[in-house]
Amino acid sequence: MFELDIRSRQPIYEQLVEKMKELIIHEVWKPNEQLPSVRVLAKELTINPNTIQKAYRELEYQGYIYSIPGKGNFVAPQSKAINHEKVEAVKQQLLKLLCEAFYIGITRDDILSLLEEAEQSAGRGDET
Amino acid sequence: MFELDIRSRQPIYEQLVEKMKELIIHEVWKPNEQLPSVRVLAKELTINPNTIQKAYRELEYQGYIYSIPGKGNFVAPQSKAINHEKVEAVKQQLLKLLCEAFYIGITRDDILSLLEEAEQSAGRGDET
DNA sequence: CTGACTGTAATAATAATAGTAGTACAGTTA
DNA sequence: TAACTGTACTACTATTATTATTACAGTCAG
Repeated sequence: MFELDIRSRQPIYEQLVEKMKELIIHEVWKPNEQLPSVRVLAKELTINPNTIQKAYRELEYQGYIYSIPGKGNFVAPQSKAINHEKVEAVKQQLLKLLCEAFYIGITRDDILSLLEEAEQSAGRGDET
Repeated sequence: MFELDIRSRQPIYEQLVEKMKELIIHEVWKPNEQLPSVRVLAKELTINPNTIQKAYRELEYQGYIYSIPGKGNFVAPQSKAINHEKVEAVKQQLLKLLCEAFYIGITRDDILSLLEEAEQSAGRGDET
């Protein structure tokens, strides 16, 4: 399920956060679904449980999951991920990246295509 | 000119790369303009010349500047920054970010506004 | 040519961070 | 009770970022 690049200069826990975020955004992992336990996933990926936990804490901080001690970690309903600061941060990131895109010659039409693609693949269920 | 956050977990040289890239993209630094020398900038920012050099090497690798040993570092003409791999990489980043944007409730119209803003500010000397 | 710039390279030492290993404690559930 | 779950903490190692220092070579104005 996860292909981690140990040799990458990007820390393992950051790679985990990115890939899990994708699974959540694309609703491969549905709201309130239970995530693999830190110990099970650590064993499966042959990495340390602490590293998984670090990724889970980061995902919780960003509003993508919530945890119930003793029970497990669960995908947060989308509403939890929506917070004004985060929205502004993503907008700013987006603006930067769009400027860069124009600079290196990506056209407005290219971007509109990507927009279509994103709109179709992103979780579109507007449930709770 | 640069406000560096030493306390940030983001390495100084990465912060430099980001900020300089912005200056180049927004044509505050024009093509073929000479960048500050590694020693002068290091003294100005009270950091080590090696750290500046690392940032310059990264910018050169990404095609945003070129260097002439003995003379200095210079802003690359835009054509140098355009390389197929980079274009694809930025497109992929953009797609990911757009998906995330939709997920957290940013609307299509919001994004179209950002697109306008980017189109106007990229390469026209506007500030961020 | 000299002197004062420029970039580049390399080494060594330090500081900060990522990752592992192990242990312990508490809540949940069958 | 037993076997899960999350969380917290300490200690150790490996990696990386950053600094400090030195050295060498190209450029250019005097």
